[in-house]
Amino acid sequence: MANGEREFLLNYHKEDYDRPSVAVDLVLFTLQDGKLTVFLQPREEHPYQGVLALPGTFVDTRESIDDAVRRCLLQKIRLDGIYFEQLYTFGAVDRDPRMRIISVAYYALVSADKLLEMDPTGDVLTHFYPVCEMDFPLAFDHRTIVECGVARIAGKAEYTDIAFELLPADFTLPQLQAVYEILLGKPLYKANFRKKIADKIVATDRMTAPDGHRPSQIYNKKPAPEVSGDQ
Amino acid sequence: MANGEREFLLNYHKEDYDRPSVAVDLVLFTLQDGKLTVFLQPREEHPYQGVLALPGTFVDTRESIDDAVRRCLLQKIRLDGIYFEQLYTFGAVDRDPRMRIISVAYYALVSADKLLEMDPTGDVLTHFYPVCEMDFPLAFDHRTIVECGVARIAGKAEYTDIAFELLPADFTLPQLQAVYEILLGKPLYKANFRKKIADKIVATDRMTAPDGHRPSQIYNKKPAPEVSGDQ
DNA sequence: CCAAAAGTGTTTGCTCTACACCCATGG
DNA sequence: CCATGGGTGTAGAGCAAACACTTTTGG
Repeated sequence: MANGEREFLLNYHKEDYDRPSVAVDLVLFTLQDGKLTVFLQPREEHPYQGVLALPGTFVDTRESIDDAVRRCLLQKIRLDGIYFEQLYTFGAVDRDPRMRIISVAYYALVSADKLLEMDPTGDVLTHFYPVCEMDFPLAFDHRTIVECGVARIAGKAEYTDIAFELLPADFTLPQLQAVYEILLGKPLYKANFRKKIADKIVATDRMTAPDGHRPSQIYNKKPAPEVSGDQ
Repeated sequence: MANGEREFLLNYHKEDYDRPSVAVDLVLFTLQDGKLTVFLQPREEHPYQGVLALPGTFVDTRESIDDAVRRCLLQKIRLDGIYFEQLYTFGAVDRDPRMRIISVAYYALVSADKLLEMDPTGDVLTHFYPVCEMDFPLAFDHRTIVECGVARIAGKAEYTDIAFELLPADFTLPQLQAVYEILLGKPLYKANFRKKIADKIVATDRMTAPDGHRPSQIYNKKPAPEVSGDQ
C-alpha cells in the first residue's frame, strides 16, 4: 500500500493536477559603512506591490538549481562569479498568496569593490539595506529568509573563510577584523585575532597610503593548500 | 527587463509548460549492532527497478514540505513523532531519467527500541543497511544524499544533542558514548566524555541487570532548560 | 583471586583571553 | 610631543587530552 500511494502520486503528477512551483530566492550580502547589508528590490506586481523583496526567479526545467541562482544573479543584479551557497528550502503552503511556490533560498557574498567594478554606475549599490535596520515590511516570508542567512554566515564565519568573500583581494588586517566583528556581532581582541588568522593570510610588501597614523600592511588570502604531493 | 523576465516566467508557468516536480527523500538513520544504518527499499518500478533507494514521496500542493516528510515517514515506514531535519535540496537536471524532479532531502533519527515498538513484527528493521558497508548500487543520486546525511549528523553530534535521538529514554553512559563514537567515527576517552556530557543528563536510581561485570547506572536526558523565570 | 567493564580523580598541555607595550604617521 | 591607529609579546584562566586508579559483578 506504500506502493499504491506512490503509484497514486505518480499518476497524480502525470495527469497534470496542480503541483508546487519551484523558485530560488537570493540573499545577497555585502558590507557598506561597516554594516552588513542585503540586496532588496521593491516588487512591481501584486501581491506585495511596492514592498521590498529578495531577488528571485523560477527554476527552469532545463537548469540546475545552482544554475538558476547564477542566472538570477546575472539577470537581476548583473553579477557573475561570486560566492554563493544553498541556505534552506522554504515550503510553507501559504507563503505565497497566489499559488504554491517552494523557494530554495541561497545566500551570496560580494565585496563592495566587485559590485562597483561590475556596475560602474553605482545603481546596484543603492538597493542594499542594512540588516540591522530593516524596520520596514518585507514581502512574503523574506524576513525569515534573511534572518536565516544572517544566522548562517555568523555561524560559518567562525569555522570557514567566508569573511574573505566580503573583501577585495588586497586587504589590511584591521579591515579583515572589522568584517569578522560585523559577521559575528561582537568585538574581537586585535592581538588574538591576528594570531588566529595568521595561517590563512600572506603579507604583501605593500602598505596603505599614510592617513594621519601608521600605515597598515596589505595582505592577501593564502591560496588553498595543495594536496600533499607525495603519496 | 528584470521584470520582463519575471513576467515571462510567470506566464511560462501559468500556461502550464513542463516544470520541475518536487519530492522529499528521507535518510532515516538508526543504530544496529554498533553500526549506523540507513533505511533503504528496493524500487518496484523502472527506472532502477530492484535497486535500493531512499523512501520518498512527491510534495502535495496542500501540504508543507515538513508535512510531506511526516506523511512519508508514516505511510512508508509507519513511524511517527521522530526527530527529522532538512538536509539539502538536490536539483541536478538529470538526477531522475524520467523527468525533472527536485528533491528536498531530509534526515531522520530513530532509536532501535522505538522502531520495534512501532513495528512489532520487526519487518522494518530488515530494511536497514550499514552506511559503512554500502558496497551495492543505489538508485538516482541517493548515495550522495546518504553521504550528505552522514556528514551532517557527524558534524551536528559535536555541538547538539542529536545523539540522544538514537537511544531510548533510559540509557547508560557506555551506551551514550558508543553512539557518539559511531557518529564521530573516532574513539573517545571515557573519563573526559563523562565530564563533557555531565550537564546534559540526569542519573536515575536504577541500574542495568548484572551481566558478568559491574552494572551501569541508568541515565535520562536532562529536560531542555526552562527560560529563566524572572526578568 | 581474576577478568571485564563501570566509574572517578589528577596531572599535563594547549588554546583562548586579557593586558601591556611599542611603532609609524600627521599635526 | 601628542593623538591616532597599526602591530606584537607575555602572563593567566579555562578547557580538553591523557593517564592512573578504584569499584562491582561473574566465574
